[in-house]
Amino acid sequence: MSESNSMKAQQAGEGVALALDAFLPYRAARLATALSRALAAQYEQRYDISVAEWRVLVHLTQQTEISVRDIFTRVDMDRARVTRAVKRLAARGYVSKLVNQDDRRLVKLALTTSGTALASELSALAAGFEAEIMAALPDGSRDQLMAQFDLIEAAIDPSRPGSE
Amino acid sequence: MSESNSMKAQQAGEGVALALDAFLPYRAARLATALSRALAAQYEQRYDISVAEWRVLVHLTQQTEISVRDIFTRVDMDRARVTRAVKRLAARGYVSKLVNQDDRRLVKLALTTSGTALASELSALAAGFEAEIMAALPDGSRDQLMAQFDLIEAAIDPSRPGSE
DNA sequence: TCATATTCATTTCAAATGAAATGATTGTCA
DNA sequence: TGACAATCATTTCATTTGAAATGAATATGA
Repeated sequence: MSESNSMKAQQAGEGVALALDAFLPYRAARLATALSRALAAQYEQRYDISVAEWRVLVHLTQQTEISVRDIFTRVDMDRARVTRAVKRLAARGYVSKLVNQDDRRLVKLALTTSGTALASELSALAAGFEAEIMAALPDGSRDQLMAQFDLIEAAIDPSRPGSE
Repeated sequence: MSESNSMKAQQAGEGVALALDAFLPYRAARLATALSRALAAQYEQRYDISVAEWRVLVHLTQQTEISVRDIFTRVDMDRARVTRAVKRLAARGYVSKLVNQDDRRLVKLALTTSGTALASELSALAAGFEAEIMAALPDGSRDQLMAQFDLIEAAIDPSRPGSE
């Protein structure tokens, strides 16, 4: 506001100065933290649930009788983080943890009754949050975004795609 | 692969089971970490530069004679993280750090000669990385994405927009 | 069958993170 | 002018993070 931005490209040897605001990895990171923070603000203190715990909970809504590995391979967290989230959820009675008798290295996770109730509340909250945001975008933006995200992820790691 | 996914929505009290793969905050987070990891893989070990340092470096390419505050308000990092990144960059001779004589609470940051050179290399690398990814998307996707990101960020925090 | 490799979940440990405290400087206003 | 509030960069401290180590169980193959 004070100084006019008269000087701009005084540096930058031979390379073009990269515009951070238009740089995809940076913008994606900024968007992700903004979304995560705003959403977490709606449940973190109210339910005392972390982002990692939230993900585990929601994932168990979709698939149950599942192992720690099943979760962290799909949900973009490392083993340790999932283990910790599950541990805390189990301690609070939201998740049950049994040994899989077919393969006793594996753990068999499932939502308890109260876990199911909590997951429902959180899902509704999350859906509402997302709907509110998407309302600010043109129709069809959501599918468009998802399609673009898919393409980008595929371009980054060609092995991953929808490979299951 | 083993079990057919016959059961699906056995849980989820009254709420609809939230599809994590189509949930914007989750997808944004996944996209961001994938991009960040892939890009960092190209420079982290080669130049021994962290993501935070990279951001500071690139930001100084655009604006110089700038304070720590100027950076962290624009670059989505907290004060401490910027301070640490700057400290390390200064120790390695990439950034100069002077006291602003007009207001001695402020610091005056600038790229050194070697910092400018490094920033140029990194910018070129980053631009190449991004170009490679965008090549997998339809023409115009980039602007479309940026526009959508802007709208989403504005919807989250109406105070922020391009307010400067 | 037995030895070795692999696959799990968990724990350990060092590094990164961020909220709050600190100390230094400047702004405000009585 | 002087007291108090506000702002800045840095540091402190408790927590979070993730890579690697660990221990337990299963798979492999000689």
